[in-house]
Amino acid sequence: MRIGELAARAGTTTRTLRYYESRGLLPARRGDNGYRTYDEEDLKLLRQIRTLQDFGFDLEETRPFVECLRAGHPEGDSCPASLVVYRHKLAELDTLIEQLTSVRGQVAAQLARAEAAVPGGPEPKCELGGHA
Amino acid sequence: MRIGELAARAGTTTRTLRYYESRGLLPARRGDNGYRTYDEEDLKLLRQIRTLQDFGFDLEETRPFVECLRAGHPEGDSCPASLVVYRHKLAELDTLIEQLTSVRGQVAAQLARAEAAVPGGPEPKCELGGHA
DNA sequence: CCTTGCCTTGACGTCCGGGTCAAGGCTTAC
DNA sequence: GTAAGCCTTGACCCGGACGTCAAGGCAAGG
Repeated sequence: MRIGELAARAGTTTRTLRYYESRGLLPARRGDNGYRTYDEEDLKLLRQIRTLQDFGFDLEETRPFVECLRAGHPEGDSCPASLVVYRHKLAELDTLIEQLTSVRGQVAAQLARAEAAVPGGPEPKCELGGHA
Repeated sequence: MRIGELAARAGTTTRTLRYYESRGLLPARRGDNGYRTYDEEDLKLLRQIRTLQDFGFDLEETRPFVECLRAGHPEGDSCPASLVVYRHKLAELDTLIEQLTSVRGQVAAQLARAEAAVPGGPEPKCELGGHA
């Protein structure tokens, strides 16, 4: 399988695959003509990367999962190093969600306070002051 | 007041102030020597920007607040345009928090599943299989 | 006068995950 | 043979909010 086919089958682009290779994440064998050659295993690795990326993992954070699969384990998270990343990500998410929730509350409070002063409220039912 | 002092009093850097000026957000008057000159009002505007930035607002999103203050209003959010930004930010935060919470759940589920297979669990009390 | 420290502009670097050419080689089908 | 469609590398572009020089002007103190 060449780069275009792999990209298509994984729903990504050739540029992305070359980028992964440049990061040492998904190296490719080369054919006699210099073309990159991939197999089904690479597709599996790539899908693992993409899944984690969709979850918001950094590229670097997907590395343990890929190496785990490459080491012959059935799943990318069959290795302790992957679990460490999972836990780290969970903690990161918790912190982030907490912060965002806090900010959300503060912004909501500011909005409520400001709306009391400026009648340009949520809905244009401005028939309290002027009757026309 | 010159740029260094303003930066120090607002807890930011001169580079940041020049950047804001380049964006047209916080223009400065100039003294005879070409030095930027600021007053207490600018400090107020700057603090407004910084507060919103800390909340995660884009620079552009702070513009209505700054213009509101510059128009003579007591607060940066005393204008309808600012309220629009508040509401937009709230919606954005809600969406984001929702997504992150969903991801958090999925990651937690993956972790739980993987931990069942790999005994390298949260704490090293591995005295279930081997007794030594 | 000299040093130190603040100021000026301009320009390039950073981080991240790629997108978008450009110029040329290979392959495949007709 | 030739055109289309794949592949190669290299190099620059994106956004956001600045950081980090570089090279030089200006001000204040001794």
